[in-house]
Order: sequence, then structure tokens, then C-alpha cells
Amino acid sequence: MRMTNQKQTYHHGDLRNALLQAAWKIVEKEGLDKLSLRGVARETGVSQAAPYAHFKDKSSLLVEVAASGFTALKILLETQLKECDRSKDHREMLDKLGVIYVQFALDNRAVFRLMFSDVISDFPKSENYEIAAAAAFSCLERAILRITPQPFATFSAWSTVHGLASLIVDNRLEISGDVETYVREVTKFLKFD
Amino acid sequence: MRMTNQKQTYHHGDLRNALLQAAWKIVEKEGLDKLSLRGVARETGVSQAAPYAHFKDKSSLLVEVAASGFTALKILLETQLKECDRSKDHREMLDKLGVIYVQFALDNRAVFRLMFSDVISDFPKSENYEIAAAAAFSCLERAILRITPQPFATFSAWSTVHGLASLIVDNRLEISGDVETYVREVTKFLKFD
DNA sequence: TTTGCAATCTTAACAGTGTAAAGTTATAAT
DNA sequence: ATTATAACTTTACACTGTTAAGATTGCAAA
Repeated sequence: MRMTNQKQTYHHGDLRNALLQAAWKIVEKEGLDKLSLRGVARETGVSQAAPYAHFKDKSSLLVEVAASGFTALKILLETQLKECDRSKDHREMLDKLGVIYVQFALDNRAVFRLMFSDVISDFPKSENYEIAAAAAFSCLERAILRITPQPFATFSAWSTVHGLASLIVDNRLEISGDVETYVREVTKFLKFD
Repeated sequence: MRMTNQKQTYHHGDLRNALLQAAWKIVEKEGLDKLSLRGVARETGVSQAAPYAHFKDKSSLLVEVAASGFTALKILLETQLKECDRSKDHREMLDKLGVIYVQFALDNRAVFRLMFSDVISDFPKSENYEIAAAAAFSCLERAILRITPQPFATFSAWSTVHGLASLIVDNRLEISGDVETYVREVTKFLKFD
């Protein structure tokens, strides 16, 4: 088992993760449509067929990248959630989570798109993906539940924040000024009482 | 100039539109990732290189499909907008537009995704696309302006409805029951007073 | 009407892709 | 040390987007 970056032996040692990292990097730099499995292999310094020892096919690789995206987002949300744990201003907490959500989308445009892409949404999926996605969603849910128990409140908040993030990422909404004020302006119309 | 469906002459007569229709059909039936330019040509009964007489490349074709998607959506929204013109219940009108938006997304999943896809969002675009997209957006805007002049109200409503549509289309939100009640439940937390 | 020309289409070719099959090498278990 | 298995490479195939060169057509000017 070898953990070096450079390939020095026939067996890579940590190829699975190396491929995931390379894929993330390429997606962010070149875009999803420019990402090829062969390119990922090339970037990692292995042969074109090497990925198939670790992933069933290209989609499976991308699903795992998306899953790690959800995990990254979840960590950000959960950190904020803990910071605010003793605060009584639950609404302020929710807004902060919204800002984090949108900021994550902007900082990781291509991966964010991938996370909800049809490459993934249209079925195979994976346990990892479902767990990671649910975990991220649950952060929002917990924050909402401190404000109101109304059943659709979570979906409503998620929809608003997700829609805003999507529209910005997809260039349908030009954003001038910083993200935070923008998110606050948009979410201020959400009222749960 | 010939308008028949079957190809009978060397010149097709209306190939541009035929290609757009075929592309729409294939996208909806097989998904965006399964759509190939060659496949579109095949479906239209024309050679693989024929599309290049009408479109610069594959992306340009898809951009036009997306544009026609926005146009279709705009027509639906505008029809509803006119029907409600004499109504005084502006909020009810807005809700109806929201239902139409989400219903359109569900009825045309793949095209809806295409409309906001990175294939398009990441730059080339086209005049057609921008005009059609702006026209659809403007329907929402007009409806909102009858409720409130607050600057971010439109973005807020659009974000919510678009987010809801996206999450459903991308299978992140399972929908049980009919769309209408679902949309109303989610949007009822939007309050503009 | 004839001629020429531009638009529309076809065929052929190239590089790049995803992926399966078969062979090679390293590691772990005996 | 031997062997089995997992991790890798090489090779090959069908398919893709796109370009170039040639064929066919309708139309406008002569």
C-alpha cells in the first residue's frame, strides 16, 4: 500500500481516491461535458481501462464525485449548525445555512450541477450518494424544525435556496454584490408564522 | 420547397425544424446523455453531416431546442396571465403560474433540464435563447408586480418555483398526490406584505 | 430557356470516446 | 515458495462530433 502522489509501482495503491479527486478537478476546471473517463485516467497517470477496476462505468465514478460533493456540503452545513446551536435566533441560523448552500454552489459550480445532474438522477445512483444527499438535506430540516413543525416548511425553504443557487449557477440570474445580502433579500419573503 | 414528412427529394425542404423536433423527441424519450447528433439525423432520415448545414454544431442545435422550450413555457404562462387579467386575486394568479411552471417541468423533464443545462449556460447561447428565456421570466415578473413592487420579490418567487421544479425533476423530492396542491403548499410560505 | 451559383445534402475520413476482453504484474494468503 | 486474486496494461470495437470534398438541387440572372 502506497500513498505517494507519483506512480512508482505497477499498483497505484490509492487509485480509487486519486480518480475521484482528478474527476472533481477536471469537472471544475473544464466542465462536465469536457470530462472523459480517459482524461481522468490520463490525469491520474494510469491506463484508460484502469478505472474499471474501481468503478463499474463512467456514471458510477461521477455518482461518487457527486456523493462527495454532498458530503462536503453537509460538513459545511453541520459546522454552521453547531456554531448556532446555543443561539435563540433560529431564523438567523436558517439564513446562514442558506448562504452556505448558495456559496457552496458558486464555489463548486460544476460539481453542484453534477450533484443534481441527470447522469445521476436517472436511476443507478448508489448507497453512498443517497446517504450523503439525505444527510445534507437533513441539516436544513433540523434548522427548520426549530422554527416550525409545518410539514412543507422544509421543502419550501430548500426549494427557495436551491432554486436561487441553481439560477445563479446556470447564469439565469446575474448576481451583483456579495452572495450573503443577495440570499437574505431573496429569503426574507419566506415567512413561517 | 416541400413540406411532406417522408423524404422524397434530395432536398428535405424543412430540415431545420425536423431536426429540432426529432431532437426534442429523442431527448424526452432517451435522455440528454443518450442524444447524439447522428441519432437525430438518423431519426430524421438524413445523413450524419446534414445538420451542419443548419447548425454550427451539436450545442447550437440543443440551444435552439432549449429556446423552443422557453417559448412553449412562455405561451402557457401568458395564456394563464390573460385569463386572470380581470381577476383581482393577484396572489391566486401567481400560484397558478407556479403550478404551470412546475407542471411544465414535469411534462418535459429532459427539455426542462436542457433549458438550464451547462451545455447552454456556459456561454455560446443565442439571441433566440436569450429572448425566449427573458420572455418566460417576464411573465412571472408581471404577475409579481401586481402584488408588490419590492425589488427582490420576483427573484424570490422564481427561485422557489424553479427550485421546487428542479428538485422534483431531479428526483430529489418525491411527489405524492397532484402537483397543484404540492406547489400551493410550498409557495404558501412566500409572503410579500 | 439556359446557365451558373449558392444552398443543401451525401460520402468518406479522422480523432476522440466508453467499454469489453485478454494478458501482465504485484500483493496477500497459504 | 507457490498460488490465487486484485490491480493494472494493451488491444480492439463500435460509436461519437466534426471536417473536407463531392453530388444534387432550386433559383436568379442572362
